[in-house]
Amino acid sequence: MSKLEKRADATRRLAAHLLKTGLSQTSLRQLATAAGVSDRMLLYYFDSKADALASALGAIAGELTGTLEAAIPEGRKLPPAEMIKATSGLIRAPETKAFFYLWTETVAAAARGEEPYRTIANAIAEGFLIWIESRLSGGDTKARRATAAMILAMIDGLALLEICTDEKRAGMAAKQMETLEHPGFD
Amino acid sequence: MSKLEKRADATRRLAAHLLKTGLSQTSLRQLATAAGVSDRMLLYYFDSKADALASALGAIAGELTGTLEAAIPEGRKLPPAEMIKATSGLIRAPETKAFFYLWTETVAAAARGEEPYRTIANAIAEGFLIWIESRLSGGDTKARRATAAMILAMIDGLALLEICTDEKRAGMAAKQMETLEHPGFD
DNA sequence: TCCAATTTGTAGCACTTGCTACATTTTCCT
DNA sequence: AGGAAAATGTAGCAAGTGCTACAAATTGGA
Repeated sequence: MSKLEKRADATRRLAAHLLKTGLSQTSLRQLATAAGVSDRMLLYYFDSKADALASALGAIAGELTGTLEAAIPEGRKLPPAEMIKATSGLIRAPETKAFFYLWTETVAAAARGEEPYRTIANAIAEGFLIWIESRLSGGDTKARRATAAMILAMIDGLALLEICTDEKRAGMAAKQMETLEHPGFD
Repeated sequence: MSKLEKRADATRRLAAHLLKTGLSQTSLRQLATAAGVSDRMLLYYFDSKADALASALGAIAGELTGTLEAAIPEGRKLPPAEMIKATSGLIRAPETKAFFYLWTETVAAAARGEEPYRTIANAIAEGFLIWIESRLSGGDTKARRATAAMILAMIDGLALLEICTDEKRAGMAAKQMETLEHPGFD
């Protein structure tokens, strides 16, 4: 295996580690153990700890993009209410729940100004917004853009609510969101 | 000054420090400097670093409660749309913006499972939910409860969106939220 | 005034952090 | 086979972490 292949391999293992444990165990030595190499070698494959984390989070973001694409293909357009239902459902789906939990932690870390989280969070958010906006039906361009931002905020908010209260309360909030009506989107 | 008074004084200084710098500079020595005492004395006034942080965050939460009470007194009832407008406005108001930013960081830290943030975040969220619910007009008890959870999620989501994109985008989302219609709340 | 309790400073411990210097082994090309 | 380059292990550094042992100073009550 070349250095690049080992880097890719380590990235995959790190991604799995992050999805399983979140961002609470991300010291260099912990990451190295998760990747199955020595800390010395981890810094041989990656420029720094931040580089390793960015690589792993990037890989996860890429995989998520694929999952989202499969869930709602580009061609399919949904009105806002259904989009809220679909996306808030993703938070609770077993196969994507870990993604969203990690995503929330990443934004959380970004809130504290830590790199590389800030950069990564920004990139993923932009990707999300484009994904939502391109699948919204009805309304004009401006309304879709604003609605996409609104829906992303709702999703993130649901994840946060689940963290600081409980799953049931977040479920109530999600259900209530589905009852909302969106004037301007016939 | 007695030990208790000094503890109270340190709490006030710590609260100011947290509001100004967020949660990124919370090592024992940094907190001690902010409180104007030695780290040795900080641990004399408080049982531990976590105790000091909990005390400061608690004080801030208490102050926020007062501010919210002043903004919308208990007697005044608002329909959901206006409540969303009022609360999302609080995020952008200069005198409460720092509160909400710190609040988001606290939930963020709670997301990583760190104490005392988890406990504090839960307490503040419950307080928030009660505050919103008790000021909602229309609908039945169950709908108000669900709507309060929804609105808290929206507010948190807006704060996160502002962190990982920009202020303008969050503003768009907030404005869009105000256009929503809430069936069941005549 | 004297003694005990409270308060405070000095110094440091044991540990974790990200990262690196250095030496050695392995690989690969000619 | 030989030599350069790549790969890897060993060991450790300097800084920072929360916290504490110990002794000195200060205070307040009798």
